[in-house]
Amino acid sequence: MNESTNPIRNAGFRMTGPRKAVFAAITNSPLSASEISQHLKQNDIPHDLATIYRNLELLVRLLLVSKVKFDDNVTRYERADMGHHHHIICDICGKVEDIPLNEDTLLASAISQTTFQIKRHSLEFFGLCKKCQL
Amino acid sequence: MNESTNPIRNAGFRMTGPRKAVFAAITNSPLSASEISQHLKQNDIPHDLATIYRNLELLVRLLLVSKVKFDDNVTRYERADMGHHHHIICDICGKVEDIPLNEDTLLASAISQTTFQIKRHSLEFFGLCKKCQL
DNA sequence: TTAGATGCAAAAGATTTGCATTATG
DNA sequence: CATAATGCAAATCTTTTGCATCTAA
Repeated sequence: MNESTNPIRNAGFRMTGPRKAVFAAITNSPLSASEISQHLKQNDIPHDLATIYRNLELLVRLLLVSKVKFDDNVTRYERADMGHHHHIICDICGKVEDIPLNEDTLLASAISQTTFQIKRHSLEFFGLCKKCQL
Repeated sequence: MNESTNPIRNAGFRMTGPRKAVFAAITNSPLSASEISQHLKQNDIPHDLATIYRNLELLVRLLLVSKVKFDDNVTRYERADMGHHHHIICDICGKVEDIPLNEDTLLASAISQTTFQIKRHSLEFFGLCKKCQL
């Protein structure tokens, strides 16, 4: 990733070590700030939770990272370049998978049912993954 | 609500003042524990947040109340007897409306796309209500 | 050089828990 | 009367913020 294509630098922000580490830790599976912290710790990368939060917020603003909310009251973060999609989360082991859906019909229906101007939506499924189905 | 039809007593739990107050405060629009606390305070009903949380948890277990999660990291609660439905929340004023949707097609699609056994899902819309659209 | 970024500590907000006390059934 | 439920305080967990210090550009 050279300078001219680096979206963080392009947006006028500095490319620092912690920032790079946070961005690099983001995957296409949703991770909480604390999970990112643990990941950095395991790789002996010194870091600070507050800095992680501040950088996640920046990356979200730059549309490089997306926030994801599951059933618990924890914000998770994943790469934004996979586009809008949904997840299914195992109630027992917590395994997360993406689930592809054509939601055009549903969205059209929603739009016709409300006077709101719909900006976004969140749709998550919960259940049991293959392994946890006894 | 006489004794024989009271689902809380029927389930073997005591009908106490605080419990009754929490149940009575639940509406068909999602409220947070803290909003319920404020509501009780406005009606000069002495109460305790911990007791509210404990009773909400009980009511959810008894399927009298449902948990609802929006974008923030706050759990909200609403009457469960309205069945499964979805909400649309205004980004500006926080107004909440229910939105009726036929999700059969979407669910069938989801089931066919995953090896998970789907137990439930959550679908919420966000946008601008009529008043907040400038 | 200098404003943006970080680290650390403290604060804030939501939720949970321990425990002595109260009150329902 | 027995124990479920409450009230209060303290603890936990996630996230945010203030501020002095550091560093990328």
